[in-house]
Amino acid sequence: MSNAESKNNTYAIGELAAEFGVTSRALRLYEEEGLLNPLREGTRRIYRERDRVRLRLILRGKRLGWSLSDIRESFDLYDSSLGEEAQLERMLEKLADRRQTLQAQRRDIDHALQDLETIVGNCESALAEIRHGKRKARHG
Amino acid sequence: MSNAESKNNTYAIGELAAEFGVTSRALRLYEEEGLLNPLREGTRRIYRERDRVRLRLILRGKRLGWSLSDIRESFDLYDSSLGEEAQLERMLEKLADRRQTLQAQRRDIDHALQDLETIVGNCESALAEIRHGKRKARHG
DNA sequence: CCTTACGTTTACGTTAACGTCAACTGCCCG
DNA sequence: CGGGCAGTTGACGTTAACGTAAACGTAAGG
Repeated sequence: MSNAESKNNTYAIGELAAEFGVTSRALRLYEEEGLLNPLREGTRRIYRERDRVRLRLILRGKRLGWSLSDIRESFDLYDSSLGEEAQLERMLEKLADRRQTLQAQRRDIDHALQDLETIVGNCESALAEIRHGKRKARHG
Repeated sequence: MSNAESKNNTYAIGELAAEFGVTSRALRLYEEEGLLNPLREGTRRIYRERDRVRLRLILRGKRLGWSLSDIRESFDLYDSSLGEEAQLERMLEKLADRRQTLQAQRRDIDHALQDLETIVGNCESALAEIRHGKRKARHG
């Protein structure tokens, strides 16, 4: 009753590539690297929702500056959230590391945004002076 | 009275590299790319506070996945926050773009952190069950 | 049947960001 | 004065993440 409801759409390589603004070459590379696992119809690749989700995650990872192997590692973490005690503990450590990294990255972003706002401020006041006819320009 | 107070420290290439955990090679590269401008004492590079600040910014940029030319562009923005009207307007546009990018990146990070917390949750409850002696394991 | 479009594998080319190595210099120290 | 250490330039090597091109298969359409 509750299964078989998931979208049954499939995509050719070109379609998926176009949709996400990447090339087919990239999709094949991601597959070689173990990041995507499309079905095959003869020799052709058939991508499904699962692959779309993964691709979205891949691109998010790239926007955050991760390497493909970083991304694969994150998939591995996600996929194998089961295991034995020792393995689960190791995983929790890795997850904690990632959290640290992400939080540090967010702090970096916030600082970058602060710097940026400062520049915007300078820029805008310089513009204002110019447009104001330079009434108060040069030692006002 | 208020000048000449800025730290007058200088650093050799090896010192600065060690302090920031990079190699001398990297510092020379950053210089070639126009990101650093150390003084010269004969042939030797003399780095000052200004260079330290820049290096810090370079490394922050790298943590955010920026390329060296992205970083240089950001320096250019910072350096030339003066100019004529047209140039100031172009700069404001670029700054707006950067802000968009940074904000998008922050959203990506937040999503990644959410995903991560979900995995941590799964992981911890799996661990809890194991440690609980599997009392409720297998169709409890 | 021929073309066109899209797909396949294989393989070599390219760019960024360094690493590594060679050959040389200047300087301090015992 | 002979090392030894840190610095210099120059050049080539390396890795990741694709781009690009060759040579081929296949299904649709006029």
